Amino acid sequence: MNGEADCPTDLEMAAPKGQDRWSQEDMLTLLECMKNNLPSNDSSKFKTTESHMDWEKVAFKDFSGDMCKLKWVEISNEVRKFRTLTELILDAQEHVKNPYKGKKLKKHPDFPKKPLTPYFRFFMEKRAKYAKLHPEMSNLDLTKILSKKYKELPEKKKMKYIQDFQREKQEFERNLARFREDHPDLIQNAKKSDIPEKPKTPQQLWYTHEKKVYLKVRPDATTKEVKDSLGKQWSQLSDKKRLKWIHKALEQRKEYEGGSEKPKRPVSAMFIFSEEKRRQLQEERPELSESELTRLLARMWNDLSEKKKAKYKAREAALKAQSERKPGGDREERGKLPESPKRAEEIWQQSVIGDYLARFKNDRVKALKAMEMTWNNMEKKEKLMWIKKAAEDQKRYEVTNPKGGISRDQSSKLQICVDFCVPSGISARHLTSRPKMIANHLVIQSRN
DNA sequence: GCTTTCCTACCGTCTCCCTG
DNA sequence: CAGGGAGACGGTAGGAAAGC
Repeated sequence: MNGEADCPTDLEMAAPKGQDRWSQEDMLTLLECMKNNLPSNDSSKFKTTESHMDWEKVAFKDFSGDMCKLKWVEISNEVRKFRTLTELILDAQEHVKNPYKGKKLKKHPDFPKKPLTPYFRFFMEKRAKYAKLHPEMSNLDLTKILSKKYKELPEKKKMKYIQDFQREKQEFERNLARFREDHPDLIQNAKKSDIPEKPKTPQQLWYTHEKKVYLKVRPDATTKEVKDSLGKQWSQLSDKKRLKWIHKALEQRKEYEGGSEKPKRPVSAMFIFSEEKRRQLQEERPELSESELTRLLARMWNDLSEKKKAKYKAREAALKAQSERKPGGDREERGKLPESPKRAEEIWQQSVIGDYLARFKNDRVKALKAMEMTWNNMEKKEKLMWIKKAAEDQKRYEVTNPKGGISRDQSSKLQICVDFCVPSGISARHLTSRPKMIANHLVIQSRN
C-alpha cells in the first residue's frame, strides 16, 4: 500500500497509542466500509482480497486509510481464519449438489485440456532423455537445466514448439466453444454470451488485425512495442486504408443493431457528410482538436453547394426509409434472401484488398488474381486466423443476427446502385446485406 | 517446489467515434 | 460542438499446464 511510508503521522495515530479512539461503533462501521469495498465476485483467498483492498476508500470520519488498515489487522488477529467441520459440510453439500459450479469448471471431465505451452512441450520431450542421461540428477535440477536449454534453443527449433502450441490452442478454443454449448448452465459469464458482441470502432478492428500480423513477424515483441509501433502506423494510415476498416466497423454495427430491438436513429445528411470528411480533414489538419474539427465540418457543410447537399440528403432519405422498415419484415424476407456467413477467404480478401489495389494501381483484375494466388499459396497456419474469423462470423450469423439482410425490394433498388457504382470486387450478396457499405463505396468512387 | 509461458481479471487512463 | 460511451492499452497478480 502506498502512503505507509509517506504518512508517519497517520501510522502513529493508528498505532496502539491511538487505539482507544476506536469505539465499538467505529469498528463496526469500519467492517461495514470494508464490506462495501469488496469486489463483486469475491472468490479469492482472503489474503489476496485483503491485499487488494483500497484502504483510502474504506477510510471514514477521521480515520484515514492507514488507520483503518491497521485496525483491521488488529481485529482480524482475533478472528478465526479456518473453518469448522459444520461450515465445511455446508459447503460440501453445495458442492455435491453442483460439483462443477463456478471455479470447478476446469475440473469438469468434459472440459478440454489446455494446450501445452511451447516450453512445456519441449520440457516433456526432453525430460525423459535427460533423466536417462543423468540419473543422478533430481527433478529440480532437470527443470533448471532444461529451462536453460530452452532459452538457448535456436529460433527455428523454438518456432516449431510455438507452432505446435498455436495449433493445439486453436483446437482447444474449438473444444472450449463446444463445451460451452454443451454446458450452458455451467458457464459463469452466461450474461456475456447472451449479449451480442458490441460493434468495434475502425481503429479497434484495425488494431486487432495488425497486432496479429505484427506478432507473427515479431513473436517476442512486447505489448508496449506493439502498441507504440501500431499507434504510429494508425496515425499515418492513408484515408483509403482507413476506409476499409470503417466499412468493417459499419458492417459490425449494422449486424449489432440488426440483432437488437433498439430502433435505429436516423442519420442526418450533415452527419453523413461529417462522417465522410472527418478522417480526411484530420489528416490534412492534424493540429485541429476534435471540437475544432467538428466546427470546421459544420462550416464546410454550410458552404456546400445545394447540388452537393442534395446528394447527401438523398442518402439521408434512403437511410431513413431503411430504418423505418419493421424488423419483422426483414425476417420475412430472410428466407428468400439469406445472407450466408462469409468464408475465410472472403474475410481475408476484405482485409487486404486495399493493399492489393494500391500495389496494382487500382487494377482490380490484377489485384484479385494476385490475392487468389496468395491465398492459395498461404500455409494453413496462416489461414487459421481467417478460418477462425469465418467460424465466428458463422456463429454470429446464427446467434446474434437473426434479422440480418434487407428486403428483396430494397435489394433490387440497391442492385441498381451496384450496377452503376460499386467496385466489382464486392459481391452483390454482400451489398444486399450492407446498404451502408454501398454508400461508402460511392464515396470512394466520387473521390477517385 | 520448481521450471516457462500464456491467459484472465482488474483498474485507471487514453483515444476515438458518435450522439443529443 | 461538448461530452458520453466504449474499447484499447499497461501493469500486475494469480492460476494452470506436467511430472517427480
